[in-house]
Amino acid sequence: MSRITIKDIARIAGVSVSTVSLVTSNRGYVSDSTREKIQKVITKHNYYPRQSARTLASGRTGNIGFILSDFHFSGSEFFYSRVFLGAEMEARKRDFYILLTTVGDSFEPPVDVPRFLKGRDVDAVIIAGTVPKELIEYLHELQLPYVLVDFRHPSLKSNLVMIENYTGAFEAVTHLVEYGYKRIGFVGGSSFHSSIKERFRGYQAALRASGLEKAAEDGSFHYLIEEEATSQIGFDGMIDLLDRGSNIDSIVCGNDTTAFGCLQALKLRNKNIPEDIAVVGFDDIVYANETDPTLTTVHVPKLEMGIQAVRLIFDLIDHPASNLQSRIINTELVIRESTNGSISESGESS
Amino acid sequence: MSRITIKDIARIAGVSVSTVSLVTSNRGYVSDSTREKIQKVITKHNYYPRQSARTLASGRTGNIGFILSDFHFSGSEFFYSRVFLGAEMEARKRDFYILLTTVGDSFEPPVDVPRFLKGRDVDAVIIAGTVPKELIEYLHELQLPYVLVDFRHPSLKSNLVMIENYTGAFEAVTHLVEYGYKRIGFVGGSSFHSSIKERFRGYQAALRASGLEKAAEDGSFHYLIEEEATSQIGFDGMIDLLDRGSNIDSIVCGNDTTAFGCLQALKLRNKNIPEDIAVVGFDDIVYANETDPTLTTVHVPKLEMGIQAVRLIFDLIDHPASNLQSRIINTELVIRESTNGSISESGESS
DNA sequence: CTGAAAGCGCTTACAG
DNA sequence: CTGAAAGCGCTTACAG
Repeated sequence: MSRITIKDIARIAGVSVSTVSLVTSNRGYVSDSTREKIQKVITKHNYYPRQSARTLASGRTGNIGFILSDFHFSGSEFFYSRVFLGAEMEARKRDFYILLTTVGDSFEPPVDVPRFLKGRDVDAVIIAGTVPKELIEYLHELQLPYVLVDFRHPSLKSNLVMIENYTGAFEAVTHLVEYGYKRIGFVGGSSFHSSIKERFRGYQAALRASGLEKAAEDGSFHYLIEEEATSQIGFDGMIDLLDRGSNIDSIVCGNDTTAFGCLQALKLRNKNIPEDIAVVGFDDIVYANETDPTLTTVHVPKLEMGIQAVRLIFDLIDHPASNLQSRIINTELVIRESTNGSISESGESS
Repeated sequence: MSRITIKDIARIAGVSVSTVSLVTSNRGYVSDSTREKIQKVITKHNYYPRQSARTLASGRTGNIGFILSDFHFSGSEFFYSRVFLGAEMEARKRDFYILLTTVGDSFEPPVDVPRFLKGRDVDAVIIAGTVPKELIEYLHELQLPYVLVDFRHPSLKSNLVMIENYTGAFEAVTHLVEYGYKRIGFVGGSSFHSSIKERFRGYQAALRASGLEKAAEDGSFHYLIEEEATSQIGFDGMIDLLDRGSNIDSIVCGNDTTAFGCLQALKLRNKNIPEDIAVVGFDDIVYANETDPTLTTVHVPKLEMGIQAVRLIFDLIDHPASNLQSRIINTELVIRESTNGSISESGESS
């Protein structure tokens, strides 16, 4: 019982193979009556074209590559797996598959080249988060459409889907200022990641805008380290800031994971949150609403990032000559207990 | 600049296309000298066969489908995304791609059939976690090799990768008994999920084995609900058990997410953990080590589950006639603060 | 151990 | 608007 092919459909419908192809691929002109007749046969026999044959004949694969660093996938899965989910949902609308792969810290062709690039098994590539810049350069030279999500190469012009990191952090600080906090610190890991950098800049700008130059400029308010943004860093950073005597009354964190470490450190030191020290995260991953106290944070619509990345990819595929694009995803401050003691406790989960 | 093909390699190496194919696919007999000569040309020109051509010619796709419920992917991503990662790592070893897709709560062919099944774009399928049983039945009829991970169809015989749910829960209870707890409750959502059911059975068996029949049999010690295992369920269940006056001194939870809800409820009711009530989770997701107190739980090696699933798939592909297999993954109890007050607080993260 | 040739199931100019 | 035919880049019996 071999599977039904386009030939069978053509024979049964009494038309040529070419015409069936025109119908299944939804291109070219086919009379309504012919189209209908063919469509009926296709539905009846549950025909579905083989992707491999299409790819071989057309040169288009119908696949999008999705590259993530090992760390992001196994560590920060809470963030990027949702970006991936959004991408997957959007890709499905046009019958594209997403091929996921991870890359390590270093990138040396040809060994580290993702297999779907070697085999040219994708029409375009999405890169999410931090990756070695050599990989981006490699992609660039490949002439394959690609978009960077939540990351940028310092010198290369690329299609981008970015978060309003600057504005998000700005609003976080403004919120603290409105609540009367004045000695606002910053803890962040992985400051080589462009997003964290932007957040720090937004933080500084907001402080200056509020006349709090001291916190903005004084290094004793900041703990920045060139490592992945783990909760360990938040813990270490918080302890460090407390011990350095900058006497902060609140803290903005590079992301939620870092903020979790801050919460732990504050509990260890018997600080009340938010009375002694208020805490703000960034990302709004699921667990931000499960900590004790729950975490005020900057919400990032992760699904939307994946969706926009795929839409941008489709744009590039459909219009190869189009200009570079940047799509900026808005953030939204979510106020919870870690900055607002008056929010009543509840068992609600997201 | 069109890409290099097998023909080019053959021409340059001075051999036939067939021989090159024998080398790239690593099958059949080729003399060492010929093989070496061809390999050199391949390396020099960075040749990599096109998957689509291979698939079309051979009938093998080199892809494995991975099906996950929408809920599991977007909600319990902490668990199954690691299973996926393990599968991806293992698949890569044999140059297979994994095509991920999600399915909803209901399954009605042909609309809900994953596209990679319609298009026969996969050689085998992994199903992780709960899915509609109609989907499993559909796969069964398709004659496509498949393995179920952490789930089973009530009546269908399938290849399985399962967790030691029963034993894991048994050990969790035994641990509590050893620490002197006697009135041990159970909170679990989604008891239609076979894993949670097994855990409950292991819990009951351990109680009986310890002479604690009362807790095992008495419904006032249990909160079981036919819903997805969210933290909300843990919260509601804990409150319910406290109010029902079964006077429990400890609780075993269907999974970690549920346990997080229990922790919240206990805090709301000003119970000390573990002095008043000890809490044990199941799964050991990353955040089990970030809660306050950190969560004692049954560690499940998630990467290993994905790896074993793919190895089982390869077995099925290589030996189509092989018998059904079940691979059982061992668990390990991880003792943290929620059952052991003496563990010192620290900022360590996993 | 190696080569010639058919064939996998589509798409795509090109005619008509 | 529709059809005949070439061709995409491999694998696979089949000979030798």
